[in-house]
Amino acid sequence: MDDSLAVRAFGALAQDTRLAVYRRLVEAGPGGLSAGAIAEALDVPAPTLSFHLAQLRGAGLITQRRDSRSLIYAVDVALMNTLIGFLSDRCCGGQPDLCLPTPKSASDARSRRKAV
Amino acid sequence: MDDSLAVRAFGALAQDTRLAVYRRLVEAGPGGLSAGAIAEALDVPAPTLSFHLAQLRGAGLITQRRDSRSLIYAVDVALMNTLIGFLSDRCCGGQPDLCLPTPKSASDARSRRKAV
DNA sequence: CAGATATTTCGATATATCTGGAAATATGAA
DNA sequence: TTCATATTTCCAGATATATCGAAATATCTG
Repeated sequence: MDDSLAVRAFGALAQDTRLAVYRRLVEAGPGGLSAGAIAEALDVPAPTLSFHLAQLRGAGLITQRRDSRSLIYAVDVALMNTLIGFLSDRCCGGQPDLCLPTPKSASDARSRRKAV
Repeated sequence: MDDSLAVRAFGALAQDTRLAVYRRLVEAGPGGLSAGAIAEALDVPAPTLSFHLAQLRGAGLITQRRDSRSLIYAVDVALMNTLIGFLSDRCCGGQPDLCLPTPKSASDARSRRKAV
């Protein structure tokens, strides 16, 4: 993953409304949600939401598809996982033990790093 | 993890220089690096770097300690892991299988989600 | 203390982002 | 077609962020 793509992705998540939208879409999964449904759920004016959806989409975090009059947005699971790997990439150089999420489970950090 | 803390953290990572600094510190691990060492490595003017280090610190992503005349910055591994968990929290609602990092390894996403 | 080193704070300018009303576009229904 | 629904694009003002020279602060050394 390119650094500038990561900067765009993190930038897209660095805003209250957008983070809330993204989290709803992560929870919704591949089925996604219509713009209207998101606007209603989060009580955001349509133009404002449209702007934020475009930002998330520009960063590659979500996809768009049309279903009749509605536009459905859905999380891009692959990029989500890439970003997760990017955050801890090469963590602690030669001593990966220092990067463990919790003292008890070592497999988390190890498998995550491999997946990048 | 509070949403606004996540917004601050992602915002801190949403800038080229800061992301580069953070990634150096992640690689350096708990030992950290001095401001001067980072400035030299990334070729950033001292005031500019100082501003960005303050942003990362304000977001809780890095810590600061003094060692003689130098200030040493180091990654906060706990917040790094919290952020990682936050990204995929509740992913795909009832069907976590849809969130797998890769088709072959199911344990990654599962253990990650538990750790949040 | 005086001088040298390491880093920050100040300040001014430049650039980017957020917001939402009004108008435009796309689709479906009568 | 004409009307209704769903969503976007346009726009302008308000707010926030990035940059870095100059000056200030902290710490070590002699």
